[in-house]
Amino acid sequence: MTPPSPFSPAPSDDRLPRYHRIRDALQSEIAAHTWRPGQPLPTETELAKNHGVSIGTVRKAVDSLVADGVLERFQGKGTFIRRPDFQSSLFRFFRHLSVDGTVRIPESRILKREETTMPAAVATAMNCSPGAAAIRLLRVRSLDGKPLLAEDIFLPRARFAPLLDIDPREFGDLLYPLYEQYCGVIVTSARETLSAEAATVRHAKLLELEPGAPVIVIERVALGLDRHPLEWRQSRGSADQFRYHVEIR
Amino acid sequence: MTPPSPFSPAPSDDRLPRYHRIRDALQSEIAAHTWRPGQPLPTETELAKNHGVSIGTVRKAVDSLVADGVLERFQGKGTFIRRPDFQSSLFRFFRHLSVDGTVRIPESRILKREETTMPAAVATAMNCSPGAAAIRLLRVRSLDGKPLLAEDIFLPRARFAPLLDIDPREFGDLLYPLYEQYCGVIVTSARETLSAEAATVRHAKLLELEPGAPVIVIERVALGLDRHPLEWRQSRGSADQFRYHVEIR
DNA sequence: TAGTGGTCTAGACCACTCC
DNA sequence: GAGTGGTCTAGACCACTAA
Repeated sequence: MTPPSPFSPAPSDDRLPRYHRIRDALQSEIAAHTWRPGQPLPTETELAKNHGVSIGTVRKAVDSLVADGVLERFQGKGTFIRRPDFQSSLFRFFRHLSVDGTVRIPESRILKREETTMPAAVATAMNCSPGAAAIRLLRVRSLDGKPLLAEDIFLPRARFAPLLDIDPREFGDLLYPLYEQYCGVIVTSARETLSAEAATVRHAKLLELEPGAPVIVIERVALGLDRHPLEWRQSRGSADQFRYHVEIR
Repeated sequence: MTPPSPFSPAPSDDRLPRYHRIRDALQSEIAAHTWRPGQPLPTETELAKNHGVSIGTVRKAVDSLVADGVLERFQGKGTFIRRPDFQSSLFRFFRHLSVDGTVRIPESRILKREETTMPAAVATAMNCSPGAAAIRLLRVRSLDGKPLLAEDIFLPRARFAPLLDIDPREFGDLLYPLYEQYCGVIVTSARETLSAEAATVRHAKLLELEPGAPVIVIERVALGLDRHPLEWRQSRGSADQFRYHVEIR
């Protein structure tokens, strides 16, 4: 079995509509970093010429990428790769972290990085085979020295191997920019399931709580552009002061 | 101040692009129940003729309504009003209610219906003036006789006055279909904020828990087609067995 | 076979940005 | 003023549905 590479151009079926094939083509160019964020894509007229279609067809392709949050258009300026802002998208759920309303990114400390295999439950959630090679990260995120979240993260080894070559102390406070930079992997959406439990001794220690104190568990499967699972993550934090905000539909 | 009627045609600014004005026009016709769910809208060619635009412009208007889940298109058949399925959209968050994975709608019992005014906190969330006329509902939702959720609901009186004429015992188990039927109001999206607290004596009694037991609080602002707040709701349930699932982005 | 939506063209003019 | 995306036209042909 060949491991899927994020850089291999999508084979884009010829039977697909043209605008769809153009979308796929643009998407692989984006994944290959043909255009850097901040630089504009070729103009729509140019793209139309390059792909041998009319401008309306190119617009439809770009429309769908804009709808998915991959591109941004500005009238009179151009079309740009969207800098995913982790503040507003996946991150705003932790607004509770800031009492004054400002968004603060908690410091991150990797406690452990190991090569292991996918546990059955994780494999099911990620739609991969149980026992597949995996990278596991354990980390604690804190604000002003106070631990807020204890996280247990599983990544498929095939896609995330480059992470094994970096010192975990240099991972920084956010993982998704790291994934993008070193593994060419972009997280665009996620599924989350919240539940509550009493803190185990281990988690109580990590979070500096009493064992048995109420804890919120957030289980997240992060998805890429193609809606395929990239990361499985379980975060635990004190139920006290907990706030989780979400827009539906 | 004239109370906004859900049936008054939107004034649709002339400076707006045509496809946007057509979208607005279609939307008010839908709100006025011009077409019943299950019956097709006029064909795109017809709509184009009616509005004096080309077919591409009509398509753009319909596109956006389809994207918002208001319409459904079927090639070769036509375009239809989408029957909102409360099971899958706003309701799936309560999947935890079903142990076996099947979706079950809890029974609903209205404990109280009163005419009151919007408390300051609710008014802020709903973007209306504090002290505005309101209808308040208190209800308990249970499964197999066991209380699961205690709910406190505020509705703007202007839009929901028809509810005052119905016996609360005949409200049924779901409110959103009721809103649609009696008030011509369609809930299409929502904002939710989750938090945790210890059960008060009152809530403990309603939920048959010990006072002080951990409770999850879900605060929801439900929005209509035009993204304006329609309903404010606070639901409380035992943190035990709690599961909340959501897709992000 | 007739009618529907799905895709696509090859332009046009407008609104906006930047120089 | 030159160049960008935003809107719009007036058609065309294709894929699918239903009688």
